[in-house]
Amino acid sequence: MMVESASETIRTTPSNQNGVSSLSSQSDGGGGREGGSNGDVNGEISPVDLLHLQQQQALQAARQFLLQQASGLNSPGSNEVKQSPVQVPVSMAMMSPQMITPQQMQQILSPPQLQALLQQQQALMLHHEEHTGSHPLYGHGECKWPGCEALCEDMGQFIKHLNNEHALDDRSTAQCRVQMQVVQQLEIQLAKESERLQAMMTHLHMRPSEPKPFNQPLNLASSGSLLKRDSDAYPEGLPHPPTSAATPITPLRQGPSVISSSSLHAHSHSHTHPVGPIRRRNSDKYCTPIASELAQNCEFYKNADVRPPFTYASLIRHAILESPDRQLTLNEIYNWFTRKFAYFRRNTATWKNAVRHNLSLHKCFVRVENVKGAVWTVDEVEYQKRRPPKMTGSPTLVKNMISGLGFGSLNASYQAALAESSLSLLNSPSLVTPPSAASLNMLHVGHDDVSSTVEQVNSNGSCSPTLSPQQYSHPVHVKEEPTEVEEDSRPVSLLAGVTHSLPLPSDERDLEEDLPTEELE
DNA sequence: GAGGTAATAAACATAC
DNA sequence: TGTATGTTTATTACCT
Repeated sequence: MMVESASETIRTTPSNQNGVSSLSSQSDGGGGREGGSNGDVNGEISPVDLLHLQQQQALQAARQFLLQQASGLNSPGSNEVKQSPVQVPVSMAMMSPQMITPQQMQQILSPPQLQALLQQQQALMLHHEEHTGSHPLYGHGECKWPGCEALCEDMGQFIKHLNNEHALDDRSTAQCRVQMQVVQQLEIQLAKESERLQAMMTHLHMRPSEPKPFNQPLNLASSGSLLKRDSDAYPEGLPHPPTSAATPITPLRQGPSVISSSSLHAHSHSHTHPVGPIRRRNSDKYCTPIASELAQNCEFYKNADVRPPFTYASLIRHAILESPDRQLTLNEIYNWFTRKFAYFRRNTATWKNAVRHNLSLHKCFVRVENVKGAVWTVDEVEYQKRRPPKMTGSPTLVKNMISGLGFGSLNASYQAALAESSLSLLNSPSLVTPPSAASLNMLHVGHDDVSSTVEQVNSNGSCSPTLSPQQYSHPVHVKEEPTEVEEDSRPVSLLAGVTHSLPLPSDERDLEEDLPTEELE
């Protein structure tokens, strides 16, 4: 099992979002035929790099072509123009890549021009890369032409193959157009993500003088843990932008933002522990808001063989709470797992056993007999109680955990989201009270309860801290699971009190993870 | 290193 | 008898 888990750790590295993975596989430089999910684990050029390169080449060629056309108009006596309408100096390839878009290129160029462009680019590529022994359409003995993957032993054979199979014809032209469309979509997506990133960074880069109640109570800013990690490398104190537009490689390796966290986490372990099961501990737990993560990457998890960065318990709970009646049979839980996660469509014996094990082990899961037979429900109080009791209010612990939240890690976007959520919560007059030593001392009472109330706040769509966690569980007849009074006797009012007095981001995971399940889809 | 938590595996019991 | 379901124990790994 260990070996299998290790291999899964590698596979956990997601490829890409929004259907890019399939594209990446076409130009995969080293990820084999599994959708390019392996990325550049060994420092190879990633598929995105190759794609980017191809994109740049196409753009450059188009620019060259257009410029050539223009120069031809302006300088009819130019020798180069006379030689060929599409032959251009290679030095022009250094032009700014933003001068023309693939869309513009398609609009501007007629099919014959596109063919000419293709021919020109091919000639250029053959000429400059035959010497270097490399070609963006050739890698690992395969032709990387979209949809080809023909095996070529060497560059010469590849060149021959390229000339024979991908000669200038309608098909190649059409494929080129498709590739342009792909690039165009990627650019649109990149622009959107860049804009979002910019907004997030702008938000996070608020000056200390600006109102930011999120930081004040715990003095997080002074601890420096929230941002310091990356401020070393990024002098402005901004979190390292993992999905920066300047680093197109990142999305491929990263995939869903939270996955990135866990993947990175797993990778970090895999460096030292090449084999072994994926163990998801606090760094994962506190970094993975399950509701928002699933909401954002629902399709990704459905299709990608990526292990979700959540515990079985949290997944089971989410499945149950997501159901209309907030109760599921074991089989329905199974179905939810397989429906939501491609990862759970295999190794069924393993994870199903784990599901059953978790259902039985955790008191938060209550077996109930109803008309459907045996169903499982969630006892929210128990669920909150079972959370790690390590948060004792120690500034060091708090700092470390918040530091572990990853403002320096790849899931910075989620930290921003968490911060936003915290801010909106804290900005609610009904919830915010001035922090006090007493309130801080109450941290140990139940940081999870904070999230519990947060969840209720969100689930109601309004800031109503009076809803008790118990209300998450349906009033059903419990056949088994006698209550342990000494453990269940924690007064709800105390929980609410903690929440009120602790605008604490200590459990942002819960804050997000416990978002109303309605947000899931 | 201790203690807690989670993942995994497995044995066993029970019901259908 | 086989399968699904449920419980329990043990081991291992990670984290604080």
